[in-house]
Amino acid sequence: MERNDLEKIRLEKIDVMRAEGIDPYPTTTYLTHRNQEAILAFEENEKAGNEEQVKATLAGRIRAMRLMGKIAFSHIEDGTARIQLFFRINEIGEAGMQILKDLYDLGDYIEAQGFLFRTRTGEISLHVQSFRMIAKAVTPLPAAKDEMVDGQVVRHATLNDPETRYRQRYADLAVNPQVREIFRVRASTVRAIRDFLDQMDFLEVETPILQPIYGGAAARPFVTFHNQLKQELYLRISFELYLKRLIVGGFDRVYEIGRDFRNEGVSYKHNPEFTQVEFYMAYADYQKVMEITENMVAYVCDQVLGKRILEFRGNTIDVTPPWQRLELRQGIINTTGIDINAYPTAEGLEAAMKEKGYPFKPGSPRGKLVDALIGDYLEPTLLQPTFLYDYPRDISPLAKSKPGEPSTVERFEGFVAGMELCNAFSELNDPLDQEQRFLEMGNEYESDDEERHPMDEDYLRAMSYGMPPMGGFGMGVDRLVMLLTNQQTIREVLLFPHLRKLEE
RNA sequence: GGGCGCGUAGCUCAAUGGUAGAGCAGUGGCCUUUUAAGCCAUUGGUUCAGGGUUCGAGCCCCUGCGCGCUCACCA
Repeated sequence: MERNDLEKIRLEKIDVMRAEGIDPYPTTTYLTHRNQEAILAFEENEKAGNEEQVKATLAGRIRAMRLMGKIAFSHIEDGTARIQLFFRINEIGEAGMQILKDLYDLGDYIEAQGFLFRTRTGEISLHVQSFRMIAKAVTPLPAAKDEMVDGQVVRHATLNDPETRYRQRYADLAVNPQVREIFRVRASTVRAIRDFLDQMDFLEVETPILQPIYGGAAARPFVTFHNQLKQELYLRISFELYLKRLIVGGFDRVYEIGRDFRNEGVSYKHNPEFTQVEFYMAYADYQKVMEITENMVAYVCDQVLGKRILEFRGNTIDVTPPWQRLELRQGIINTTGIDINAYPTAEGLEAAMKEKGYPFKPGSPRGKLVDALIGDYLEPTLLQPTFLYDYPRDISPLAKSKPGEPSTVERFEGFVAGMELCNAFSELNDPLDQEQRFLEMGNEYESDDEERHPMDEDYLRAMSYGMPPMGGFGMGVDRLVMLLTNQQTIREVLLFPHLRKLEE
């Protein structure tokens, strides 16, 4: 591969090392402590008043180097902490000092053996007695100078260009500790969701990602092909239909945390693949699921942040239950003045929207028009956690109708900070009604072939065996992590967000 | 897919159409013992790519590529 001048200098250093019999990439590291452990061990020893020094062999990446003639200071960093190394010619010798000067660069991994002490400025450091290269870096990290001021890392320039940060996430993570922190929060979030559901006796399961029939949402799928079976397969757009089959099978409470794939546009809140948690709970309805939802999000905040107040886009958001409950119809009346119940047909609603000057796509099904009113006018106003409930039947083919209101279903969506976070309903368990819904959806979206909800005969068969009443729930984990970390785009909470391929 | 903006040294950024610069990083030197964002010197460029206008283009025009914002799309 092509190397720039900085890299060529380092490659020459590798040649020198090999010529001198030094392996720049040895296999074994003999560290006795991770950096954080060493710092704690020193502090404990100091507190106990022991005369005896704490000996340690540490390892990490060189993030700063200050050569001062006969002494030198360096900061190294491992996954736990940054610690200072102190080199003195008395211990490492003139040859050692020369090697340090000639062969070591920022970004290299070093192993250093010595004893812990405090410098005159009070910083816990390792007084190095011997050291060696454990991995030479050829490419310099994309960061300029670092220093410690009052225990804080101060960086004078760092990798900032979003394209480079996403394409070379490894470099981004290596130089931007706040980016690493986002993904620690992400891991804690997933763990907290799992803990919460496990504590409620939900069973975690895994269902197919490659599916012969996709379903459970209205989205365009990715299509792939199994060569040996000579069969088209779809990457799942939701877990829903498989998880509900498991309820039929006798697992009363199931959940899955995994990846969904939707072949649609990208935006600050959409990525072609995203992480979803779905759960299904027999003998529960959507009211019960609302309670579980608000408790779950509050639990996650407690576990991950230790508080229930979030800052997001300058808004202060309190996720403490109970969340506001707002009937969808009323919410739309409040923000647009249109009572959707007064317009049972698409044509009627379209006329009403036209009269009020709201934009719409002519010829849309009624549900799409309602969706447009929600997305454009209602959703942005829902800053504090809000459950919007009771949706039109025709955009909810898997949800159960409200008793006595055939055109409305028991469905809610949770909104936080003006962003849709989750979607849930009392699940439709009447196989005859379900078959009818599939047929209606087929007709409704006939013009829009790719987004049509395909008939799933096997799912209907499962339901025909008898499906208990249940509540179901789905939440975008990426969006929750955005909220918890105050990130404005989904790309910041994805380790490797999708970018267009570069021409080579 | 549309609109707007951006793309200059390893990183962060400058540069009226008139010799492409700075800071940091790098390289060389100074520095005899607890800090340094140190001091002195110095290297480094296909200005995203390809065309065009012009005596002369990083800058103006066209095309392409990539990224960002935004609209569309999006349960």
